[in-house]
Amino acid sequence: MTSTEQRPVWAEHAAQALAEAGYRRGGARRAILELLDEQSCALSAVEIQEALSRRNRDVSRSSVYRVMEELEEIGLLQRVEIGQGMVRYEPVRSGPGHHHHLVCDRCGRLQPFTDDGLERAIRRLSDRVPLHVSEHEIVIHGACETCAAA
Amino acid sequence: MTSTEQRPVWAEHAAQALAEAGYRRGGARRAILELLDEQSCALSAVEIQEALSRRNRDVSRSSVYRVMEELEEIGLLQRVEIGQGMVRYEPVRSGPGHHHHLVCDRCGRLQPFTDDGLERAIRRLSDRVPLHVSEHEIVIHGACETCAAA
DNA sequence: CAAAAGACGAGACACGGTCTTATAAAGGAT
DNA sequence: ATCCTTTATAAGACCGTGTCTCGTCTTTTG
Repeated sequence: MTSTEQRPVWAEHAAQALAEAGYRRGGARRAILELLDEQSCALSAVEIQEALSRRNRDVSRSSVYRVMEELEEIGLLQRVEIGQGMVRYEPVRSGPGHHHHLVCDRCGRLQPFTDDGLERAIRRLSDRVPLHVSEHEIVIHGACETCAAA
Repeated sequence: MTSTEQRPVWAEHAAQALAEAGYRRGGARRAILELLDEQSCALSAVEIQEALSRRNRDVSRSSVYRVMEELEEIGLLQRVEIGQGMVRYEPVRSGPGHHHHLVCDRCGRLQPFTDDGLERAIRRLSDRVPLHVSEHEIVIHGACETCAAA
């Protein structure tokens, strides 16, 4: 149930949303936006910095974190906590696009998934539980096919 | 479905399990065991160190982490990642006692819960998904009753 | 009680992330 | 176009959590 692809549009869409939110344009942000748009898998702050550095478009650490914050604020980016204090970020491409993640504990690979049964279970749970549920982000750990084979 | 209470026994039980696993006795471990047994809510490494320090039973950072590792190894302790890179530890009191956690994002309070519907959904999911699932620990975020009221 | 093995503490180190500050660039007004 | 104000960026100091090392102290065992 992978959602509709509209890869090359996100960066533009994001830039526009940013502008509407009152942000000015800037090189670092632009570069980060483009990078995120290309990559389909979620990246960590460090990975983003390194990837850009490799294409001679160095960006400071502060910029990465600042831009991540801005993008998350406007809802263009989703933080995914993959455990051990590691955090990755991925573009939110189409509308809400609610989904969860599978993390391979060996290679660190991240794959999205959606599951109606799971959502239903959580919705039911939310009503019954002594907590005003704001959000849920489920991360399931294991070994991906490649790693499990090896 | 809160499991049977046997609070003051855990430390003893743990000490015995540790001994059977070939560990020697030592002051730091003893102190940590007792502290964990008293507290009902999960504690972070820092909180453990501070709590012990307050009762003039200083313990080194290394010891805290080492003991946590040992206890988790034997299955007497469960790591709970509550987000933002924060980790807390809680005693596993009775048998397997599989459960998940609700985290209040305002006060940090942690409450355990179990849900059969959720477990079923995850089991079904595990079969269908391209990942050899090793474990799952679900953390649901929100505001607890006290905080939501305020 | 002595030797060996393990537990402990102190502190150096690693790493992800935050904060500060000076500089550079963008947008608006003229 | 140019000046001026405001925001974005880079560099690097700083912080917190967790890891590693190593010397010392304690428990166990013979």
